[in-house]
Amino acid sequence: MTRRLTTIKDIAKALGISVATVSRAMRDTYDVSAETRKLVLDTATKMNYRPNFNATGLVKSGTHKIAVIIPAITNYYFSTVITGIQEYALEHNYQVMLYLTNDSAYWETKVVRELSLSSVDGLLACITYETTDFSHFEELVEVDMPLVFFDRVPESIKTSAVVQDDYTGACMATEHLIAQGYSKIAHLAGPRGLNLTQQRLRGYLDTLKKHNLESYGVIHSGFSDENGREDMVTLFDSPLKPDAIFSVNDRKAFGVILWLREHNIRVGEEVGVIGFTNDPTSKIISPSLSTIAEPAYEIGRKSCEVLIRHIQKQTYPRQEISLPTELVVRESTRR
Amino acid sequence: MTRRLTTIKDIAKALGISVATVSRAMRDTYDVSAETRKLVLDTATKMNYRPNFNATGLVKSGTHKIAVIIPAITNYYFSTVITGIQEYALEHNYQVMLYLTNDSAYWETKVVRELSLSSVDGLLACITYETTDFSHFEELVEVDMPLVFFDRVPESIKTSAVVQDDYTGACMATEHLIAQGYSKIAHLAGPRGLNLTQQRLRGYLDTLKKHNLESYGVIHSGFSDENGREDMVTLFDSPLKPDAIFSVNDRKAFGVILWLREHNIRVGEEVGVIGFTNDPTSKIISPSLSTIAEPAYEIGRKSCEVLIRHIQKQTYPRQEISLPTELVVRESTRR
DNA sequence: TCTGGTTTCGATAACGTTCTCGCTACTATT
DNA sequence: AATAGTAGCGAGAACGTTATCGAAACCAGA
Repeated sequence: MTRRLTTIKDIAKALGISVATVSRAMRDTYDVSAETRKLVLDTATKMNYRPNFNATGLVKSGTHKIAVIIPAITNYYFSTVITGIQEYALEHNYQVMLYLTNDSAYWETKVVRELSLSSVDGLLACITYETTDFSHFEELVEVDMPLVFFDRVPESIKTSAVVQDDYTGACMATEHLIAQGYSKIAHLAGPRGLNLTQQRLRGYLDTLKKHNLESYGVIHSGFSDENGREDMVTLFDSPLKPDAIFSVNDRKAFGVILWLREHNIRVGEEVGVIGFTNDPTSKIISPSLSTIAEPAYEIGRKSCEVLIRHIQKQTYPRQEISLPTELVVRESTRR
Repeated sequence: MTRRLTTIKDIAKALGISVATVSRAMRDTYDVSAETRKLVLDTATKMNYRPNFNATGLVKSGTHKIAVIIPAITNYYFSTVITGIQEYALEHNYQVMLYLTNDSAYWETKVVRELSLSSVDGLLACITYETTDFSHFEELVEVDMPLVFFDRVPESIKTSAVVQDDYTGACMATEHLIAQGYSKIAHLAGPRGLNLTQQRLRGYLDTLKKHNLESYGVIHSGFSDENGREDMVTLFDSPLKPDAIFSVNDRKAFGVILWLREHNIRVGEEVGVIGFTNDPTSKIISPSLSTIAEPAYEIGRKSCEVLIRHIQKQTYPRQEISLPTELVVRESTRR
């Protein structure tokens, strides 16, 4: 009825030795003879022994678990980041606990607050675009819980962070549009307050200024393709119609392309479109979408690496890592 | 230096009562007066107390954690299933540990074998398409570890399973093609051995037979769009060219559509294409892809529900649940 | 033979909870 | 007034592991 697992005690009893010896034999070989060690290991596998992490965690106050808190995983970027996190974690014998906030600040605070501090060694977080109050995270740093943010990072709270180079990426996108001969460029920005929307907006504006160009509109909204469509309506409702769109991300750019197609406006020739992410769908959509490729997988691995270093050494200094992006030219910016 | 969390003992000392009373006050109100209970709860929040799951897990041999083992999360179906799992789990106070196998049987066995049995209450698994030896899962059922499979289930091992109705879905897809006037239908199947490729293949073949039609080819390969392209090459290399393609999934169908477009074959009019999944990209690709919609989110929720029932009642009978699919007609099957 | 130093092991106390008793004090019943 | 019952609480064991300390056994050197 109740699952009865073999414990270290059972092995000790079976071999007629003490639990202490078994425990020692299990991990490092010091203080235990080679033969008893082998004996213990053999009977352990024979009895199908699995260590009880609750017990080890209790005494060594360190579970080998990290929590990942992320708005969603149903898009290319996030799911790829998680994949990177997961792989690095598993390679280093850490296990990943997944928490989805669904971009709701309520759920985020709830999850973080209820998270049993004793059940994870550290936290990897990407905030929702609603979050403005970060006290739930601040409580964590107060008790010295290792915490690193990725992609979306709150500026007020001083911990390590791993992001892509949003500013330079935005500059590259805008430069590319200008180089292709577009001059009336609008920007579909992300939700206000997010570091990444600010950086990408700044890159866009700075590049325009550098070339003495005026902005043809900046609209803040969400990340979905539906948001892209909606923004196009308001954008093309004005007398000053842009001849190019720089979208804060690919999904929104998909909406832009679909809208343009529906209105028989030739994408590329008449209106150029560039996104940000390099979602696989950008190759599939027609015309294919030019974009700024984000190193999502590497961001996952790197942020996990930084977190584990923080866990293993309290003195590991705070990191602010920015990974390079890359321009990918496709049909949507070809005249 | 070492994170020192407030324990139940600290609260007891602060209030001058015993740990037992604090422990009781923490959970249910029985055997403790309302006022002490309130007192305990207040000082608990005041001292920022968080329960130590290692300790509770140790004594009650039950962590509130479930493990999810899945080939990947970088596609619509899997990421949506995980979302469903995650939401149901969180609603019922269970936490999710994520393990990615990357469709490698080696990693799958490794992960399952190294999984500390004591650190999770149950397992939710979707096998890789490589897995043929299921002994690592059988070892789990031997020690009565609750285990339920979803989507891809091994037939040899008798546990609960939650899937979409692959057979009926394939019938619907084939019926639809026939109703649209296509008669030379080929099937791009999934990897051999997987239950879902068998079911979808069987649905396709049975429906053809029902209408006295011949198969215009069945090719087994992987799930990617690249696989779809490759299969089209071999398919159109033969003298018997099909006029419709039923793909085992959407991603592969995307490859088919791209290939057809590149070869100037009009999708829909000349060659009909239907997929399986209802990936959001199927709306974005042009022409848009007809498909069989899978209830991915519900599969996640349902399989999690079944697992938790198994965890909470050992006598809960084995379930084999099959959720309905739905035909979604778009441009790729319109003549 | 005695001393001192290894090597190998065992007893036992932790870790933070929950659980099983049992004890007190109060209330209700006769 | 005596007894039974109950509400509220505390003492201590248990969960499976690691860490600390010390004991035995052996060996070498004197």
